[in-house]
Amino acid sequence: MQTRYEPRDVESRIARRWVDSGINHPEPAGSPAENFSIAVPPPNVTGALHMGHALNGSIQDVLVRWHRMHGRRAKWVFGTDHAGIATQKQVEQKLARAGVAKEDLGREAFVEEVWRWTREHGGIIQEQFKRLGASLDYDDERFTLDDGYVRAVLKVFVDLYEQGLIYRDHYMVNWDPGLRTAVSDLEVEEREETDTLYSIRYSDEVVVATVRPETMLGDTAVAVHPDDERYRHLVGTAVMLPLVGRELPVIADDYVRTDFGTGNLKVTPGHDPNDFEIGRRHGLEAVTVIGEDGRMTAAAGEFAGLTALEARAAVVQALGDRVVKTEPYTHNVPYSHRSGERIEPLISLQWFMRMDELARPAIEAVRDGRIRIRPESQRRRYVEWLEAIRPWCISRQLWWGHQIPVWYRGDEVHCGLEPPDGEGWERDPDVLDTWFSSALWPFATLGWPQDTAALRAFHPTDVLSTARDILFLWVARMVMMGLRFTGEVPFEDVYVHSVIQAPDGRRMSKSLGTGIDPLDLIEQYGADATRFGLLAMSSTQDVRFSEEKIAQGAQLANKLYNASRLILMNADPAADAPPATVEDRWILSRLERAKRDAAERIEAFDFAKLALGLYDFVFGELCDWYLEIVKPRLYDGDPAAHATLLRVLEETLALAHPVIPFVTEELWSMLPGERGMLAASRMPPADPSRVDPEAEAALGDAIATVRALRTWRESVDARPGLHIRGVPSGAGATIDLVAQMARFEWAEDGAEPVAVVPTPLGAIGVLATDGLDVGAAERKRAEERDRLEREIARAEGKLGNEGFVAKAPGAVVAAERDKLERLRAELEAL
RNA sequence: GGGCGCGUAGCUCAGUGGGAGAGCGCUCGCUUCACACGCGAGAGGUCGCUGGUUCGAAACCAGCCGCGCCCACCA
Repeated sequence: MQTRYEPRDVESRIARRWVDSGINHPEPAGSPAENFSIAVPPPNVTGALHMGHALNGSIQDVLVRWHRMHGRRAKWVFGTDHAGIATQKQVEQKLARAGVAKEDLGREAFVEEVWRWTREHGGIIQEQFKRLGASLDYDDERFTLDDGYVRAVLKVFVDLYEQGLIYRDHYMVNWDPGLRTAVSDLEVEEREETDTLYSIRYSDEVVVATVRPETMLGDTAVAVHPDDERYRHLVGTAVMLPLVGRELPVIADDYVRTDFGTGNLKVTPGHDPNDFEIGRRHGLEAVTVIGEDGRMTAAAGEFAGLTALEARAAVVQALGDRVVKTEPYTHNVPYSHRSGERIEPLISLQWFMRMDELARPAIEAVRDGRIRIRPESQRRRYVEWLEAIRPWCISRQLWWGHQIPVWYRGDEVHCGLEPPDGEGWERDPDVLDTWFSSALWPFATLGWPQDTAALRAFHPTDVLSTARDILFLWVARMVMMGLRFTGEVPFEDVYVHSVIQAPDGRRMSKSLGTGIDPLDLIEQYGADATRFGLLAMSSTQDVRFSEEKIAQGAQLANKLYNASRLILMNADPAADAPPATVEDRWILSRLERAKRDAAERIEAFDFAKLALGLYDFVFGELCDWYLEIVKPRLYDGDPAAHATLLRVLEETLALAHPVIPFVTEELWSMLPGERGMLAASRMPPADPSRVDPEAEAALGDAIATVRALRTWRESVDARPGLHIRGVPSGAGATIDLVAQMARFEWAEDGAEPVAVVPTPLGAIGVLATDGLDVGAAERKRAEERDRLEREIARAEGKLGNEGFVAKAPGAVVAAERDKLERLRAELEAL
């Protein structure tokens, strides 16, 4: 057996065993209450595993493995998302490299091409999740464009249409001129930019200000505030729009601010969301001067055909001295999240979904605790967003996706799961926003709208784990759709995890070149280490990636491996004896606390403490102390030591398995006796009878004593191998293990100590020993006296403070008194 | 403009009312018969600043400085 754990040798073999064993694919039986289920946030079908997947995959896998090991049927639904815009864009780019436009192929051939592409790239992320150790149900994979899933999506559309929640309207939308499609409000990001603010004189009395002079070609009014004395006389009159020659009525509207610019607002209902609203209020015509291609339309007259930006310069030039002022102006500009293009607000015929009626029960479900969102800050975000929700533009001008189930013939409209009978019907060419179909994920993946066994067994799911960037896009919409169509919440806990940033604090992104590939980490450190590191980094707030944490995970795996080697190479598998010594009782008690801590941390979704707590137990208690203390008994064949070691090892492997499944599974297979896979085993139950405060106190003192003696040794430059003769001030159960660990030898009392070391177990006298420099010991004694005197003065000061004695809790004061006494005794001993 | 969060050791982060912590890095020592991805011992911190509450503040409150994120239709 090699002395170092090599994940590469182990992980692929173990991963295959798990998948082949069928444990990831539970029978659809039992009730959702007794089962445990999670629907994975579906990655894009052509995507590759990134840091977010790796972290969230680790989190979910911990939960799935934990609950499976507690005897629950655990189903982690696997699947991918067709990701309309993203996938279509990839294929368009591929075609463009071959000089082909999608229009050349036509819709049907293009969609077939996208299918080919998804089949080609679709299996990648599944293999990557397997490498991470994710125990997803790979045997029951879903895709948001599967036949069954499509039926669910169309049914939802038709039902909502019939219920009047989905409607078609000419309305101002966020138009992405790059992708040539509308996008929803959530797909728009604002960027701060400095542009030029132009003041343009429309008449002697009317001067308007705008950063987009080209839109003036579409002006249909000038507005002033109704209370603005300066312009009251103008209301009801008209001004002539320069360049165009259209008469603009001067209207009064509350929206106008009197303290901005001149207090005259140009109104362009066709190209500004605010102006659109004003236009609706006042019955103004909306003139579209910028088209869906981002170029000026025929309505722009002589400027037709120019891009909006070109038109801006041309309009400014044509206006000549009517431009009375230019000044730099910093404002927010909308950009498309998807393409990075500047959003062009324009009026378009689109499908919308009314959300207020759906939002109310979704708010209620969180308010009354049927859904718990943590952390609390995300719960608030969720509620506040839903309370202010607006209609959702659900149609996209794409080819890849769920085509809207609506057909037109003249003025006739047919919405249904099947095409209408008769000739001459034409189907709406648009597809649905990808998030429309994702919103059905937790139940559509289980077979809804059919009443399937899977749905009865696993819905509602238990946990939804995600990053906060899709809380609105996805999570809130799942709740709304779930409640509307299944009558149940789709999940009970929403855990919003941190975002792992690049080490320099920037966002991890491929385009910035700041991304770190989790597969590289798995390659270098192993999947266990990667999982451990990501979990240890995780938190409820953003954290910077630190490779050291991954390395820490590799050390834990290696440590467990070597500790297991020590035990398995020396312990008698047949040993069967109860704990015999204080250290046996101590390690069992500490293990019990580690088990309790782990359970609490899972319960609290505190994965960082879960991982680091395991590390602390394995290093700080099991290996650094128990294994070192027990070694002589291990080598001597002490049955109690052997039995305790095997018991502790077995339970530690089980406890650590959800976090570091590979190494624990591998070591489990080396334990004596016939046993199945650890992944399919039961978590050792809590055993409160093992908690032993006396043993913990005794070992706590012993450990502190060993440390004091070691520190003393270092301070006098004693050789590490030198066994120093000493005299303890008393005999306790731990005094011999103290000698062993500190390399002391207890001598008969009587000789005069050359030095005294104060410890929690009393003063320990040091006798003259060959190779020990007593002069150094003497200097050390003086330093120690200084330290004790300082601490005593501090404690005395505190206890001399009347306020402290009178107002602090009794236990705190008593503890301070005890400490003072102990310090005085130590000083006395010196 | 509104809201949320953060500022603790060189780095990444725990700690949220009673003696400043972890991992990594650094220094010194160790071929201790599981592990040098190891073992042992150390150095290193006016806990962003200023006030306040309290017997006691890194923690609670207020203000300020710095950083980040989210939401928002003001030309």
